[in-house]
Amino acid sequence: MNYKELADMIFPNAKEISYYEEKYPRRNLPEGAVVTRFAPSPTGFVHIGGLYQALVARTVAKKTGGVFFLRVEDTDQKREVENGITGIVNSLKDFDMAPDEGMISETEEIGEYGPYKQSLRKEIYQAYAKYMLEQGKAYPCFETAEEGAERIAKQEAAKVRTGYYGVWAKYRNLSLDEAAEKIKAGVPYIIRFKSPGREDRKIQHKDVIKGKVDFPENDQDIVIIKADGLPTYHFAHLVDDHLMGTTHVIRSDEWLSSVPLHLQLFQEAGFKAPKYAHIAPIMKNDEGNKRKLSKRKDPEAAVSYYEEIGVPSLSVKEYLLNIANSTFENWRRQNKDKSIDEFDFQLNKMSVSGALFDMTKLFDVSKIVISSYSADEVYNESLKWAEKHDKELVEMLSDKDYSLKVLGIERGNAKPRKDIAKWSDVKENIIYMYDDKFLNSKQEYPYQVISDKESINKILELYIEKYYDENDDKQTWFDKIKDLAGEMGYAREVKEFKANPDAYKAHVGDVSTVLRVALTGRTNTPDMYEIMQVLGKTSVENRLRKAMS
RNA sequence: GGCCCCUUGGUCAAGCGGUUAAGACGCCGCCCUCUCAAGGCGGAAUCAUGGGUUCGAUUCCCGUAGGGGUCACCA
Repeated sequence: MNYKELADMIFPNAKEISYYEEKYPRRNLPEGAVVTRFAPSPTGFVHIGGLYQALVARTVAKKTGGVFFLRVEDTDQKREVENGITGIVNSLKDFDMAPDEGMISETEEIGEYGPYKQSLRKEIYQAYAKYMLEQGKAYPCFETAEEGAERIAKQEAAKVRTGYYGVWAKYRNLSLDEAAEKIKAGVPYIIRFKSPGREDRKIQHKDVIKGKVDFPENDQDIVIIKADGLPTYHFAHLVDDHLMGTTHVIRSDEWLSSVPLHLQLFQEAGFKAPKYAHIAPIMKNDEGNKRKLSKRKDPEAAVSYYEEIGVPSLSVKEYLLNIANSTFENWRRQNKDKSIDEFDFQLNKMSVSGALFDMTKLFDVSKIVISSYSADEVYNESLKWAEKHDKELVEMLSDKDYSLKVLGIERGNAKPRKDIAKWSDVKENIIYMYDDKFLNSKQEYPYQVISDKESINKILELYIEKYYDENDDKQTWFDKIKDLAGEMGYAREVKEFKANPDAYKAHVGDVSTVLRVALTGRTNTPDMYEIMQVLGKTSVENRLRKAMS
């Protein structure tokens, strides 16, 4: 019995790897093009950290004229979730990050290097496992679960590293004949990699993000094919990223310690290893402790959370880019109109340690993003959001012409308002502008300096009867409020009042506040002239009369 | 516990042997102003710690502490 015979016995039907090597030729891409991937398990759930990785991977691929693909890693059938792929595909689409290749629905895919769903690649993995077997770089292992547990217990008791290596690798040196006999006898087995490594030797890895990292060599004979015939992550990574031509593996930090293994796997298989870029995870401060954003504990860990509260996907991406490359913020300020695709992203400028997620900063970024939207865009996006999450807002927005005017207040000019961070802010911001909400409800009037009923009513009455003219331009409009203040014996100018505070009871600003409160029920609003223009004569008068009664 | 990584204000962070240690968010104050948002100006606030190396360390080396990751037939 030789290696070849044993390999044939284990995988009698597997093809030669040359078949696959020819079927999936080298990609024909421009010099320097980077091929990256997003490779989640099909749980349907996209973690903000996953989106972060995908964004980085896609940005780098786009920038270099390369390829970004989506591969579904479903070799662990226990993890399978119904319609899990759909959730991921849709999330990427929501963020305008659809892949160039890979899964595009539960069952469909695009691209020449598929299948892009690992469970469909079983025969490919077996062909490569057979190839390893033939060269004596892998072997069948008959260790049972009980034996394994026992082994680990002994290792722990002896205070040595746990794992399948060295003297603990019981089946590593089993003769080929013995192995063949066991297989014939139907003893269950899995396939392990035969590691040539030694723990007392160091390897040096140059990570694109982390820089130089030293490790002991890998000496673990890790499992490559499980009892169910599917590969482990490590082996699938080797085979897939080799065949799919991945040039840069961009993945989460937690994989860093697998690098010695992966490098060794590529080395032993005789394939060119990709470059690795390990991204620090996004963290959260939990009572003084830094920890990863948790799917279970933190709603903000789910990408869907931002859609729910109405943060535009662009805001999330800009915030993430901010964390990824701190130069992004400056670039953005200087290039307000450019697409984020034009930003010169640098993988190696990414931070080596995990950033705390800062919701306040996200909202600030989002306010700037939304401030650049036209009234039309704000209308469309908030309506889209409201249809899913807020019936009352839909109702308000149903009067489109009017709503456009409302949303257009102090928008589209050089200094647009920055008061909306998320679509769920919109209702609160504009609700008082709708007569059926405002006039038909009991209204609180939080008057400030001028608060006695008599003065207030007099101001309102004078304003309606004598001063208000909806056709006034802004200057005239305000001059009239000054006149009104004068007629009431208040200071016409705030400066005048400040210079001589004892001479007056109040000033024009206080009169304005009376009008503002009467009109809107609020002390703080956007520009009152614009508000009155949008409201129109009838509504203005109705509102002032209501306030008088 | 072994191995690996990390540590600049409350947060994100520039910095790569000599700097008044950028900038952003947040906070505080002032200005502008009919109020608010914004904007302008200003302010408080940082190199975890102990040793080296050096004429000189935030920067280089070693230790300590703290944080994180990893040690599966999960990814």
